Amino acid sequence: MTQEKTDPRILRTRKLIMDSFIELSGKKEFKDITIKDITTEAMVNRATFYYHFKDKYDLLEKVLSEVLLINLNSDKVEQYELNEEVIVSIFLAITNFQNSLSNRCHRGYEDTIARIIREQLEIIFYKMFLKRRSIDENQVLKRIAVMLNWGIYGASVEWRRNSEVPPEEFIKSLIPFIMYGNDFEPINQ
Amino acid sequence: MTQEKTDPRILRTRKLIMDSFIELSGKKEFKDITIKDITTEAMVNRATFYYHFKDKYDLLEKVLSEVLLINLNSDKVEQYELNEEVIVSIFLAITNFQNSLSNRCHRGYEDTIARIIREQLEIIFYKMFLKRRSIDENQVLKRIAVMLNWGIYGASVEWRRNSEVPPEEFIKSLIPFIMYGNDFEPINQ
DNA sequence: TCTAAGGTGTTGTATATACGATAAATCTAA
DNA sequence: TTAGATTTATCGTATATACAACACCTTAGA
Repeated sequence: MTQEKTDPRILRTRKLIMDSFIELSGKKEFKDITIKDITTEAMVNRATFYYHFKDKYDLLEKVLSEVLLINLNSDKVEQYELNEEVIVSIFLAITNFQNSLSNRCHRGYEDTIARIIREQLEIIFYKMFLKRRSIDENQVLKRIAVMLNWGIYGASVEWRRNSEVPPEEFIKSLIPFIMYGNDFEPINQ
Repeated sequence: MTQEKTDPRILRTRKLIMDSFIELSGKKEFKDITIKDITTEAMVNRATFYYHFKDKYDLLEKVLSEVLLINLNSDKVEQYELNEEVIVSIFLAITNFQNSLSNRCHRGYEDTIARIIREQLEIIFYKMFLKRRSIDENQVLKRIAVMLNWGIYGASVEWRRNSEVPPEEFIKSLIPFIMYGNDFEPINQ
């Protein structure tokens, strides 16, 4: 849409910093990573870090958002309606994302991560709703998006707690409710 | 020695440009690579290229010098005397270097490449001579370094022309002459 | 308790890079 | 040959980054 192209130096530097952070996260606990560690790895001055990010937590948020968006393949998602296929792929993206994070020692920041995931989901759902619905329903659409993101995220928590079933199957069993509410017909297969 | 530390931005940008050039050299002929190609790949502005390099040929020279120096493991070489082991490793570096280049489609620039290799060898040999000899012999040492670099390079050309023997064996057969001149004793083994 | 060491966030200034404009050179097709 | 299109190389100006210095905070150890 309004694409005010940003200075390539900014894109390059942000990528350097974010990639370095992801790299370091694989080796150290989050709390043990210093700004100096990150900027050294990124071959960037320490002061430059603060030009782009408020602090370490700000960086964490942005990295998570970005990684999640990439997992969700956002370009394509924006074109889609909220149908069964899309819901499944979103659910898979979340579970994959959390699996990859759990290997990266972000222990102690689950709450932050959860919040960020839900925020992203809310944005995505809201955009999708706007595709099919009138802008007049704005307020209601927002609320539904909120409810849905909490619901989907909760489903992923439940799946992780008790994952005897592959995530595809897990989410598919919930789709009738998501699509048609309480008044659904049971699906066969 | 005098290490006037250079701006990290310069190091970073040069590396980006050089790496991109090497990358592109694997896909295209040298003559078909434009400055725009290089800078686009390097995510750097075209004008920035001219801040660091006079033109494409200047870049070629510097890339070749650098790659060769890395192949030669220059830090270590500088500490060494010019003994059999070092001569062998230098010869292997040259042949490896040329093999890697021939896969990279630098056809038509063999002469340039040859000249650069010889220049680098001359510098290395001269430094080594200075380790053992008096500075008074300066002029003579330079001449010997020149002769030696042409000789070694010529040997590598000969080896490539007729490589029925592994390069180690090839160069080892020449070492007696290099070390002791025409008046050498034949080596056994 | 004090002290030293190391991390955080901020600021002012110097410098490297981005960008658009330009003219000249080189190439291609008509 | 001419005309149009690329590519090259250079310039001035705006901006992002490097760097050193700073105050503040935490932590460890004497």
